[in-house]
Amino acid sequence: MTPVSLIAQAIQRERTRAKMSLSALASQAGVAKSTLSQLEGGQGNPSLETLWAIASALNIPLSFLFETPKSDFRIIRADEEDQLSSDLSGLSSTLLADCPKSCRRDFYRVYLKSGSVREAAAHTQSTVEHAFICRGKVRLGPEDNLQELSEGDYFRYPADVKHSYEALSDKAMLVLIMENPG
Amino acid sequence: MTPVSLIAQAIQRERTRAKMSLSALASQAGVAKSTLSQLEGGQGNPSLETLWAIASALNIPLSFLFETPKSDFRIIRADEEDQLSSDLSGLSSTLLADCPKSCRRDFYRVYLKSGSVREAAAHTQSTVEHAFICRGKVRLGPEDNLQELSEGDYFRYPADVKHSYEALSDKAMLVLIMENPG
DNA sequence: GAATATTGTTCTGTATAATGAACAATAATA
DNA sequence: TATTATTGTTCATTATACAGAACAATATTC
Repeated sequence: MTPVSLIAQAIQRERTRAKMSLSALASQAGVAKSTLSQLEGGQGNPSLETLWAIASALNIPLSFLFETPKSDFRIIRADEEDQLSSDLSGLSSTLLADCPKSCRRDFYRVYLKSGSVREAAAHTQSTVEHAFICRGKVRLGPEDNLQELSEGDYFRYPADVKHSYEALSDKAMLVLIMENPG
Repeated sequence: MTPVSLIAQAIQRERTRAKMSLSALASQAGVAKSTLSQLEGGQGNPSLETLWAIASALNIPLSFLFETPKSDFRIIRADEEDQLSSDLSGLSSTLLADCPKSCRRDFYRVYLKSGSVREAAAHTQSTVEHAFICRGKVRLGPEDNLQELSEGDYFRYPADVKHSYEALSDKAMLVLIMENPG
């Protein structure tokens, strides 16, 4: 999948979502219709300013044009994390994971529906995923270590192998943290 | 702040993080040194393929180059439209927060019972907390910006001032991420 | 010490992205 | 119906991002 075709899909998706015509978006963004047309056609190689103008006209951050559901998983081996808990009046909290010195952790809210298995391909070295189940039952993890998890469960696993997500209940909601070490 | 200067900073930041020289990155990415040099100097207007090549050589997703200085406050409601949804697979996910350059992020699972307000003193300078509500209703945040949140809601707020947590329902469960700048 | 890489910068030719007009095709007027 | 916008596409020309070489300024080697 070439980056240009990804952008092409993204722009078209966001434009239709915003219910704008190609011409309208072009004039709003201040770029030529032809430019936008070719772009959505998957041709060319847009410049940063062009992309910026389009994203601004769509009223979305530029990064939205680069987020594809499937390509965002990365991998490493995870070490065990210390687990501490503190008990307080009316509040009890458990440390799920403390952060290694310089790593990137992006948060996702994920909804799953039963009946389908979501496969995620392996990504680069040094990525770990953290999953926290908020609602429902879920089976997830790397192929060789699938775990069944219930509400409140926390699971941390290396993602340098293919892994998958599957809802075991009707609907499931979880927080997924993707971690890339520095 | 022009998009080019933002990219300039981002590339330079990521390159030093990866401990690569400008020349090394250029050859690794397959772009001319001059191109990269001008880019980091804040001049020019890079094309998508150029950015893609650089991001690949740095082994990071493209969106990392577009981290815009964001405000500390952000709420994403549970019913807001998913941006990264892929309807086919029965999975839909929403990016709640991407990670700034080098910060520490620790995860806590928190249970709250109604009837008590948990006051938290100010943390160290520029600490930010992310709260994701898994179950129940909660009122939380800094004194001057308390928010009522329901299941699936996400709230980010500065925690270097006094802040509090209170369950509005019988029981509440949430994921709390404490973020300390590197 | 001299010799040799390697650093990042500043040039010029060339490839190409962006433009704007002309275009056919559909939708919206009267 | 004819008329008038508006749709998205395909060409020209122009502007410019890219590559590559030459460059000075450090590092690194012998």
